[in-house]
Amino acid sequence: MTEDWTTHFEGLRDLPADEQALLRRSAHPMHLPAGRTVFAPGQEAQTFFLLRTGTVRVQQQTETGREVFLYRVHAGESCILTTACLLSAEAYTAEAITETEVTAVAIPRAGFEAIIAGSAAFRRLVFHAYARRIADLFALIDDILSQRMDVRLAARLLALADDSGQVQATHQVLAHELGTAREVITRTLAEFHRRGWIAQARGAVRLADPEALRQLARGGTR
Amino acid sequence: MTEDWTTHFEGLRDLPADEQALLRRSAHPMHLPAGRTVFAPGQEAQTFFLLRTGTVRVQQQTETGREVFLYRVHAGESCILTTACLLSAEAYTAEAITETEVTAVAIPRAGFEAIIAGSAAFRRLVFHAYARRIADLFALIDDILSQRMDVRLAARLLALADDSGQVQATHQVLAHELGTAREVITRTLAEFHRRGWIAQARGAVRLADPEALRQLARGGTR
DNA sequence: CCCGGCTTGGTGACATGGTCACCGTCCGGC
DNA sequence: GCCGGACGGTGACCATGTCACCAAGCCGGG
Repeated sequence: MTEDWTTHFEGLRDLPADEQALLRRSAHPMHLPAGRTVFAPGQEAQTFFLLRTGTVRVQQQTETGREVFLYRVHAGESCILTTACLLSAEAYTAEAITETEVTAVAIPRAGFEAIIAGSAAFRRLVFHAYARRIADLFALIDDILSQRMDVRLAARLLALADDSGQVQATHQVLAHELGTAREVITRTLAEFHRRGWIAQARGAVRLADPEALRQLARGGTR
Repeated sequence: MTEDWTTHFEGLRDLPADEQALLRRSAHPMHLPAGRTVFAPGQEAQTFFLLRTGTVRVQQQTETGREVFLYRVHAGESCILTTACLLSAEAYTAEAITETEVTAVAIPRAGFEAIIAGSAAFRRLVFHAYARRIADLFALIDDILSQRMDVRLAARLLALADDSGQVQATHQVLAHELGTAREVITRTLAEFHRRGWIAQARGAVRLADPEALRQLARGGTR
């Protein structure tokens, strides 16, 4: 249980021994099943997470009841919204849900504050993720405003595909990820199919010509 | 020059005296004319800013040459992108331009790191702004995806209007702020005019019926 | 004062995307 | 085998973005 997990995270490996020890004292391992709510709007952040395996989806509940997909936290990453809320003592404005089984390292608020205060290297690690995610959000806004839907869908299919070129997702899920409507996904996938780029099955898409999709995704300026 | 500017910022007033002193040692006042570039993509962040007067526009240059307006920094605020870049030692991905004459307090990197490390209250101050801005970005994405343009334009006109209900901005500028095309602004303003909500002049809009605009902006769900 | 060029705003035609309404099909549970 | 819900397909229509122009105001030079 108190194994040396710090070596699993790039950037933590290089910390001075005393800071690693500080981390290990505060942290404890965590395990969540798929589909579990990690945090919800209105809650106060109590714990900092570093994801070891699995993925977590972060989305915004709008006033109108819509859900807007914001980003996905992968293994090795932390959630910037948690960082922001922990450090500002504000409540969450979005919700996070585990997409798969998840293992993580949890650091309670007090320990997190202590490490942030004490370790310049840890600060850099956390805020490096922070800066990257903000750049991602900027890129997302840019994407939404200036890319055609077929380009965005092609890119997303490539990102979601497993090794064998399979994407396990319904049209509804893809629509949600891109912030659009199911009908638009259906139409666009139909067009991809007509061109022989994909094969469709219920709840899944097989990429028949990933190169063509890549080219669309790359060349895609409006 | 070394006046006690810390009392000008809410949240700094309540710092312990020694932390205020630390701040005053590191910081120095700054003055910029309108239209000056504060930072540009690719630059490394060297200085932290707290804005005292004026406004700064932050926008993203896309690969396609488009400019996407992201947010505006007002008096009393800091720029989260600067915070992120300072703490992560990464280069800026966006650019910032003064919209008006600007006075600010500048804290060089080393001093900023020291204060972040030493003062929990200062951390809270900085990251409070941080969390709020992230929530703003989330709200912006939500807005782009699910609000009609007339609703968004009404809200923006109200936000940009001065005390006498005047908005000094060309259609092009409004379009840029909302990430849309000038023609769309022209059409929407024409509709507002037809309804008697605004009066138009070259380079300016006068809000004739702010209440109607407010109602549209408030009631605005698609 | 007039000219010419630039900025600003107006407009129609068309492509894309979002919404709505409705249907058929598939799948799992009973 | 039946049924209800999830999934996918489709046409009509509206909102928005893009393109191609044009007209009117503004401004500086001559």
